[in-house]
Amino acid sequence: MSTRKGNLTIYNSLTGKKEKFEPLINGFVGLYVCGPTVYSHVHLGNCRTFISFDMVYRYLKHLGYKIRYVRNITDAGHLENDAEEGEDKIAKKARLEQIEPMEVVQQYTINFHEVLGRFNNLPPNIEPTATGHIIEQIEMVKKIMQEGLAYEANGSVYFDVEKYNETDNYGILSKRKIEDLVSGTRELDGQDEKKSPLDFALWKNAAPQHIMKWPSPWGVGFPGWHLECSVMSTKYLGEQFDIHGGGMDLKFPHHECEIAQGTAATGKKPVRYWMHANMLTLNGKKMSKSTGNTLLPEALFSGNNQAIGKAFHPIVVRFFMMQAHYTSTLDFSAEALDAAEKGFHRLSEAIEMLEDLSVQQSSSIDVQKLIDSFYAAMDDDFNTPVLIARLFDASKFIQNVKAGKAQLGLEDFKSLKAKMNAFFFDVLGLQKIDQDEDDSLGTVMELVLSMRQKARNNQDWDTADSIRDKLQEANIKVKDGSDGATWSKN
RNA sequence: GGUCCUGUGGCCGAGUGGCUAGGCAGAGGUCUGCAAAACCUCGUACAGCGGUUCGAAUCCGCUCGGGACCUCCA
Repeated sequence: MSTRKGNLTIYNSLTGKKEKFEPLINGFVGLYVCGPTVYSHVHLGNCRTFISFDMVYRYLKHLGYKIRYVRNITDAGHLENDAEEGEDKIAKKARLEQIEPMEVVQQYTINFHEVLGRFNNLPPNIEPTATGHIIEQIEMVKKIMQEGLAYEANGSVYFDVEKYNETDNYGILSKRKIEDLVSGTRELDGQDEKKSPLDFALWKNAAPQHIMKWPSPWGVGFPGWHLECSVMSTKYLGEQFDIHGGGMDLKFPHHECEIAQGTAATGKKPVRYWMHANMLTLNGKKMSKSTGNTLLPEALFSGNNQAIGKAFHPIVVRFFMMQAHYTSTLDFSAEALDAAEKGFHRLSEAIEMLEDLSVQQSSSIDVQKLIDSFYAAMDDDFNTPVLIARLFDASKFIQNVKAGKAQLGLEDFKSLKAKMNAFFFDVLGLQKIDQDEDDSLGTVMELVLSMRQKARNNQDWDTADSIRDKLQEANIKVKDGSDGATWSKN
């Protein structure tokens, strides 16, 4: 397995190129992904990002790397906007619902974990919170101030972007020029504290009515949004680490600011490979909480929604997402999900069929080459759609072996089974959707099908067909094969 | 307005100079008592116009359409 390491290439948003992946420390990977601000339910667009990086984590794991996967929970500091009166999102929600901020945090953190669990996401190794790292954040602010790249104004501390840009490059990630940014800035109220509209808050002074605030050398306040990620990634992964992921919409300003903060505080560029997952769209427009163009996972799983109007299993949704590359936008529609659902079941059946396939002396195709193609797809910047295409090729082969039209040797059988399972379950994170959890149904069906077989043996087609029709009405589909009938629930 | 991305057959979606994925839907066939499933065959698609090239969906230019970011968003 470890021999598979070393061929992976990753599209690095920082350089705009696909690069060979070489971790800082051989065999180990530090992975940081920007988590949610837990002030409301996660929607499907949010989920796509987390599912994409779950897949990245899973493949790195499969390749044999030891990974420390850190994904934060933002439970403070995320402002409604950057203006003077900008309110913390969590605090605002707490005020509106008249509950404690930490109740808001708790409620939506639980929801977040529950939803990702249904998508079969693996938990990260560390899931730190912003409020748990206030001291570290204050320390980093001090450090940046010592470097002369931040200044205090009325109890708030701002990052001095223009000064930083004199010796460094603010805009290196988002490919923006500072002059363009300045000219494009709109007039926001209460920005007179800042030297430049581009400057962003490291620490914000809290007005008396604020409920979430902490003491600091600059007075009572709360940390700026971008700071937590810099602090927590540095704390758990080091001043420089391998991969930082997040949604495309975080590229600017969030990630740009992270680079600036990290560089200012440590003198090192914090991240070696930046990865950005693209947006999930609904009706061709980005899913977004603020515009209301969203779909909640629950609504999709239950079918209780206007946008799609049909229930889909979370694993089918995951499969659907895996059929597109993580760097492409993906549009959600009932038709596309329907197609994915059918394809998923076909692939699923082939995986099941592989369990007890009869084996011959040798194989009629080059099985090793097929397996290599799985790796080639994933090594090419986690190209899951191509991987799935190759898995379908394999599924066709499996069907042919089953039908006696192709042969599979014992050794090939073992490795194909191992790799198909590894890619389907471990890498893509898919699961069998159990159709017969109730064991008694299985026993009953065995009985019914054997009775039907008797009727068929007697050429009593009326009885045989009526059994099949009745079962169909009960949503159980009977498929007659050469070696007996099988059934499945629709 | 600025910066950037994108436009692939009925639908979804890979592919970044020649070897022209895959899924769904559709047509024909094999198998089967019939049906379903499965398998086989079939679509010469790359927004438009021009250019570079022996050769372009793939590179360049223009036009048109869609989107993202520039303010919070995965």
